[in-house]
Amino acid sequence: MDYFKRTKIKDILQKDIESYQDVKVLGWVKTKRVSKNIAFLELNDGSTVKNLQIVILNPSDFALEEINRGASLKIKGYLEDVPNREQSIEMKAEKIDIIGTAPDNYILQKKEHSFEFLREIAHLRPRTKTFSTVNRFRNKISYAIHKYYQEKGFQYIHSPIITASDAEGAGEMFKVTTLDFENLPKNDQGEVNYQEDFFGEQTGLTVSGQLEAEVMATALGDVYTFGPTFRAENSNTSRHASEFWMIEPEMAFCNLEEMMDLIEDFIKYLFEYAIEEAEEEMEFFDQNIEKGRKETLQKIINATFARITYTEAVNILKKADQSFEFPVEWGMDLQTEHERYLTEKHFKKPVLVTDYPLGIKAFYMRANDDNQTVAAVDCLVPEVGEIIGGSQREERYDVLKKRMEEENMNIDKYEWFLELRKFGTVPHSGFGLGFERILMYISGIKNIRDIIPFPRTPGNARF
RNA sequence: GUACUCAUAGCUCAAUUGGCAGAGCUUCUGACUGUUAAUCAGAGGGUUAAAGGUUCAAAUCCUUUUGAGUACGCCA
Repeated sequence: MDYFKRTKIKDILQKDIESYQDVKVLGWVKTKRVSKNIAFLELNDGSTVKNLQIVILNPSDFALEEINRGASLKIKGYLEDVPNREQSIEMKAEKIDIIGTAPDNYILQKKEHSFEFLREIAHLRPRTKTFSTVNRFRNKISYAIHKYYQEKGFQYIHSPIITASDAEGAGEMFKVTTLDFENLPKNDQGEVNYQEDFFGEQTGLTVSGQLEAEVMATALGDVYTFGPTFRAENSNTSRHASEFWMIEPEMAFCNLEEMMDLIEDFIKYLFEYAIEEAEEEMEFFDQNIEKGRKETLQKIINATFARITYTEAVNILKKADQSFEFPVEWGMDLQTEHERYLTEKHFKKPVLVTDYPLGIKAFYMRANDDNQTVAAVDCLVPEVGEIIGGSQREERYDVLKKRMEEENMNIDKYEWFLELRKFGTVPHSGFGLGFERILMYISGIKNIRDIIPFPRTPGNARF
């Protein structure tokens, strides 16, 4: 079989090969340079951003006019070291099979395209250098996430995609239903009767796997989820997507302070992994996306994250020698401009802000002794903003129930969640890390639509 | 959802502010070359996003629609 006998271009370029003779490669043509007595092709197979140069010493023997940029080829030949050229190894072609031709209206040109244009051709953009690099990078960091938690003894759990519980405060849900919109069943009050729906109640796509992660943490100890998350918010920003991937660790017997140590360690681990294990990708980002990205990451690895309370943050902002569009008052949520000031101007590094006012945070966050604040933490980073939101959870049955009643929640629906606090309750903590946001931060890519292969944003679900 | 900005050749952009729609790249043809975003010469390519209005004259001004970008809100 050709598939298993071919050699990956990455291995060839690293000279990780058994023989220089009878080598077979499969890939796509990036450029073609033809003259009477010699021709060159550059072939890419997705294993690396680099191309393999194919040398054709007798161009008239090959149907080169049919081989255009974008065509897929199978090439047999032998390899040769070429010490004094741009590439150190290249392939002399002996046999070329055209698997698929590419007409001359192939839209990807041999030049730079704008990110906005490439978003409109999401089916072809993975073939560009930037996006193939982004996707290889995404793969490597996904692996790093599993590696980190597995090595720490966390268990990977699968929280449901379809859920009846709205993790309050996390955002609007997409509805999941099999009801006939043209003929909705109504109850006596004239409202839609969800009892007749598929699940017998109103359901939606998950906005967070946290509640289920808490269930699993109270059985398995340390767990994490890593999966898609959906928010139906009409958000139009460079850092929001309607479908994104989130990592949610949940740890039994863990308090806020201990979790913050994990957050800092985890983020630094990912940075180090990127620099060491995704060398090619980081080099590409450093050269083509943001100069100095690697150095910035290295500085953060060596730095200690700032840790302040919300109250301290408010005091810093009040003393700031800068005017803000929105006022800073204790009890109000921090605005993006405030967060940016803290992380970009004041500390110039990631900041962990804790102990937010009770009134602006979700019901499940543990109330502090002052009864004014909760044991919450947000991790802010320059440029991207909030990449982590987490908290120690309220483990006291009565306190949680009272809080839920105050928020007019349907206690019956969350009885199972409350029962975790009834039987062998433990202090526990967890957080959510936006996968795309950490990828953006490490790579320097400025728009979330360019770090996920098929972005879903309001008005856009093509491809 | 709100505010602002933008939409001109396949792509990236000009058009001296209301006065003959143009360049580079891509593509095609030819020449030449161990080339490497090859090079050189030539050719092709347009309902200026759509609809309407003002004007002797609109890519340019006005209205509406559509799409995009940025900022904000919501959050990860």
